Amino acid sequence: MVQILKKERKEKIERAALDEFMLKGFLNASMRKIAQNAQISTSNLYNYFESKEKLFYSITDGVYTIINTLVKDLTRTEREIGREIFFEQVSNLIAKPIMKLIKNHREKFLLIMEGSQGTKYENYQEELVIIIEKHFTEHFHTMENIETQDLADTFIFHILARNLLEGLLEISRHYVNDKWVDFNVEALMKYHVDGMSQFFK
Amino acid sequence: MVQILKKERKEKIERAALDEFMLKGFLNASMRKIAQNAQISTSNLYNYFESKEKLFYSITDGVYTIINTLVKDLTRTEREIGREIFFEQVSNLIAKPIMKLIKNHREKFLLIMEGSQGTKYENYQEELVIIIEKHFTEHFHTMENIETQDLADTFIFHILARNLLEGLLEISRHYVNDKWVDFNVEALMKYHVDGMSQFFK
Amino acid sequence: MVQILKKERKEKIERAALDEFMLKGFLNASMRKIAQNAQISTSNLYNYFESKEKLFYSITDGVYTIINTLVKDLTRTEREIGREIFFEQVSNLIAKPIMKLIKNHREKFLLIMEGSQGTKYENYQEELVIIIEKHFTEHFHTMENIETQDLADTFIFHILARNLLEGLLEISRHYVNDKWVDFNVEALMKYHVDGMSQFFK
Amino acid sequence: MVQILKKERKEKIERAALDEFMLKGFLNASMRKIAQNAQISTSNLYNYFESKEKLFYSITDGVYTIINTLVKDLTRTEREIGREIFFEQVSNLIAKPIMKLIKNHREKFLLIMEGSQGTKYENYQEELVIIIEKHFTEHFHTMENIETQDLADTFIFHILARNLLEGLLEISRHYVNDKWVDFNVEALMKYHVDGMSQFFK
DNA sequence: CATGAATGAGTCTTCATTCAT
DNA sequence: TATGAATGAAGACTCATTCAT
Repeated sequence: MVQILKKERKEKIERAALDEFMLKGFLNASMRKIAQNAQISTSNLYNYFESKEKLFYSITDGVYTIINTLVKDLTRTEREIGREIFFEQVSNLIAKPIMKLIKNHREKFLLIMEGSQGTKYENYQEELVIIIEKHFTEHFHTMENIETQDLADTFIFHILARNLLEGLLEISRHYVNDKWVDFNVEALMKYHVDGMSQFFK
Repeated sequence: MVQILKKERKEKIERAALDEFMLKGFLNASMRKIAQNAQISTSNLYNYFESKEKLFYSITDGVYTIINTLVKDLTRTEREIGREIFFEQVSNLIAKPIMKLIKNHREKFLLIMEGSQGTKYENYQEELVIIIEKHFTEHFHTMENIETQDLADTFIFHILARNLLEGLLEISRHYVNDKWVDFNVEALMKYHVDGMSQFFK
Repeated sequence: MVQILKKERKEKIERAALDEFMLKGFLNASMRKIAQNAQISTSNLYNYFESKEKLFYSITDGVYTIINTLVKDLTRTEREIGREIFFEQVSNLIAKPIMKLIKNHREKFLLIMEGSQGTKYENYQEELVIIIEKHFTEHFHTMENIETQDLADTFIFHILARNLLEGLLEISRHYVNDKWVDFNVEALMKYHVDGMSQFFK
Repeated sequence: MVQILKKERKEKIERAALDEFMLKGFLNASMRKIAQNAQISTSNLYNYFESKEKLFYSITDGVYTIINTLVKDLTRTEREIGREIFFEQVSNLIAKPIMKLIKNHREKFLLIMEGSQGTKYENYQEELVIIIEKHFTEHFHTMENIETQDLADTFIFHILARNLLEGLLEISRHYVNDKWVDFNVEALMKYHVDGMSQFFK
């Protein structure tokens, strides 16, 4: 009974914190306001979370792990699938986990990506872009295409990587419903996959 | 003592302010730190700029006007050029002014787009995205293509509009040299122009 | 350590605040000095009262309500009593509540009247003067006396209204003891009642 | 030429200062705003007046002297005129100089009386009240009237003294024209002279 | 005479955090 | 577990005044 109450309260705090963090970002979020919205005293808040940072990580770490795992899975997947089947399998093997992430965790995904200034995640967006970029360039390095080899050193892949991520964030920001997410993630990925395929005559 | 000329000192302040604003954003920028970095007392700072807001606008207003003019010019240009020649003229009429903006004012451009929360520019990025999106959809509405008509109402154009802008921001963020800017802006615009042309069989 | 009870400390703050407000007026009162005089840190002061204004109103609102009620009661009373008995009943029905106000709340009465510049009470003194003036002129309008009718439009009633209020403030300022208050309020009111009766030959 | 310019500028400063002091009082008046309203730099203001206090006294000292002289004259006058002719001569010997003061110097008179907190005049209003009170009581001490002797120790004379002064201030505050001043000062003084005469059966 | 530059002390207020109860 | 009390540091900004030019 008491245990359950505690758990509920903790969740209430986390809900209030998520709202505040998303509204103001980590740096401008106020512990006082979080406590108020969770209907507890500010000092009691510190019985549940020992600092603003810990509270932030308590909220975001789970989704951070999910994203991280997803990225690693994609990397592994990509290595396993050969070049020929790439375009066909993209949808199933890559797009689906991303859709799932957005459908289930879009708020925290956005928070990590956009509201984490002042935390250890503040550069994570850029890191992800670089990882994605690496996928692009590595993939093109496997091609025997001169033009592609040149392109591989080009900043355009960095931009496209950011575009892909930014597109996913934009979908998360304007979430309508699950079906809408599926449609737009697919459209976005198809756009970039097709777009990049033009680099091969 | 050593009376530093007013103009030099004012520029020193603006330099320190630009650095601080870019690092922390308008809201989290500290007048105290700006003063410290400009090596003057906080109260003296207020002899040069009467408030944090005025200081911010003093730095950004010029570039804001440039961007605004550029956007209006592009809109007018687009109306004047016919559909057929559109793709060919994109480079000269649209890409060039953008390159110039980035080459000359990338820092302030980024500041207006990314660090302006709390100022009158805080929604400007979104406004620009919507303007660009409108260009895309209007353009496609002039086509007699059923598939396109359907797409015109789709969120994908919103994403692509944001991608275009975000790509320009990314180029600004990672500025290498002027030639590099020219190359990448052109590549980015070509990518999206070609990419969208696929929507017409 | 020695944990002083909340109520005692709050009262200590209010005492310090009342002193400071009376000495300097709302506008020039310093939260820092109030905190110092209450022997707490300035920031702790804000745990008890969320702003200078709130602190001021916490001190004055009660007495403001008392004054307001008193004024309304007097207005009602005056309408009920007829003209002939007016002068005789003044003492009991009007003077007594005023004496009570001064005996119990002279400091806050003075603060509202004299030290409230910058608060919502800053015009209250003038409002009261006008209310009193209206009582005077209305009363004289009920008389069938030509000379009086002329006087009713005269500024002298405004002065006398202010004099009455100012007399009460002076009694409050120089408070000696309760009996002294009774004596002087009565003398003051008698003086003005008799004085004004001379306007009727 | 230069001399004339200087004089004009000094007068312009004093005009701006009077406005600011009357609006905000000495303590809250801003040297910066005075300089702005006088259209000179703040630092140049200090070439004309070496401090806020000196500026205040430069404006008020003249009128302070006038008031002081007036009070001394009245005291002398009162001693010279006998008891019997007192009431008749009040108008000519006492009221007239007061009217003149209000007609010529009402603003500075009000400033000294009401806006001088923080200066050496901050208690002058109370001092004047006490002087006037003394006149009243001394006058009544010359009477051979038992009841009066008792009254002489009473606070009512203090109140009436303040009422008289406050009435003059109220006339100054609401100044309409010179004739209006004459009428109301006379009415006010008559009211109190008559009123006090009632203390002698 | 005129002024821009400079400053230290002050204004109210918010902050994340700690601690005794 | 819960909370009122406490604080030092920091936030933007204003102030009267001084000084070099």
